[in-house]
Amino acid sequence: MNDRNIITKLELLEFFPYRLSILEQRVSQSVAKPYKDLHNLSRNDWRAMATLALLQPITATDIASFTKLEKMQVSRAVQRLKSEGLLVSQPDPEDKRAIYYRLSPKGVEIYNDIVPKVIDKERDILSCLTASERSTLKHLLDKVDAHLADQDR
Amino acid sequence: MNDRNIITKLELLEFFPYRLSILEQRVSQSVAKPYKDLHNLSRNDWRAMATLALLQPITATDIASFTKLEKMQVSRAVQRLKSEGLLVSQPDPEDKRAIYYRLSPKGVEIYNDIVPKVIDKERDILSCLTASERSTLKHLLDKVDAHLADQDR
DNA sequence: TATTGTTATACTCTATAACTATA
DNA sequence: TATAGTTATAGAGTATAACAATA
Repeated sequence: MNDRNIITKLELLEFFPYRLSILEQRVSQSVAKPYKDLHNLSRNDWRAMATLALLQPITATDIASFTKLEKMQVSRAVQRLKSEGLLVSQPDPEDKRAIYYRLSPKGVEIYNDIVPKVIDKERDILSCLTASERSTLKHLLDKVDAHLADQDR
Repeated sequence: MNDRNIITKLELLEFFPYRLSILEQRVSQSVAKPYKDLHNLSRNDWRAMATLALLQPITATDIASFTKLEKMQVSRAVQRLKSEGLLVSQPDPEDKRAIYYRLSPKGVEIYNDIVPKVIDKERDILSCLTASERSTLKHLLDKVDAHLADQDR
């Protein structure tokens, strides 16, 4: 036995979690430009914003459950967005603990600037695949994701 | 036009970078247990270690280029591993700036403990796919990854 | 008692760059 | 001048938990 008794070598470059992580970093870096470089928003800020746009009016708790972020991460993202004037709050008259949020006109404007750019990025990233390959990839990732989400419970 | 003039909504749940990121987090969390929870190694520590096992003896610069980590990240990972006695250094007699590293016997022991466990995790994660689906997935991810790696240059 | 949301704290990670020793 | 590697520093992100207000 050589290499001072290493029993089995892990082929990092073939190892799914490693490949996935490298790919995710590349994709994430490429898609972050429109919100990070152009509007100085963190990934959490952007996710909260994208969730707001889809589901507003919405509370911090619901943003957290939708984005899979922790409640303090959402709390801070919301504070940052609010301090930049990108969202407005609207207390729930029935439950005084809860606060509903909406994008402000400025928030909508920035969202409208970001969305077509990140969609372009996504198109670029997937442009090396055929339509059928894209749909296969999506299906397989969903399957693995659902499998892992099951285990979380 | 409703929702205060949002032009196009981004369907986050269908958006490839978002799905990929959520999946990567789940996979990474699941596979980290053997090195993080059992041996208190960070992801960078573990990557440096896995690279050492494959390519030792190897310098910090070569670990960086293989793992795509920054040189200071490698520098710190190597320092942590060294302080735990998991690797040994071996100065290059020909270039006094360079230091070659190898896993120590203790490093090999820990590596041997981690590897079968992370391989099990990988098997669990991919167990929801058929062999043919796994190979398709790998092929598609490689294709996208290569496409993005091209753009980096 | 449980829930919504904020705050505190300590820790880790990251990014940028300056620095040393050697080539 | 360039390279191998370390150190400094500031900012961002993370994890755990305590906390206030309300239910």
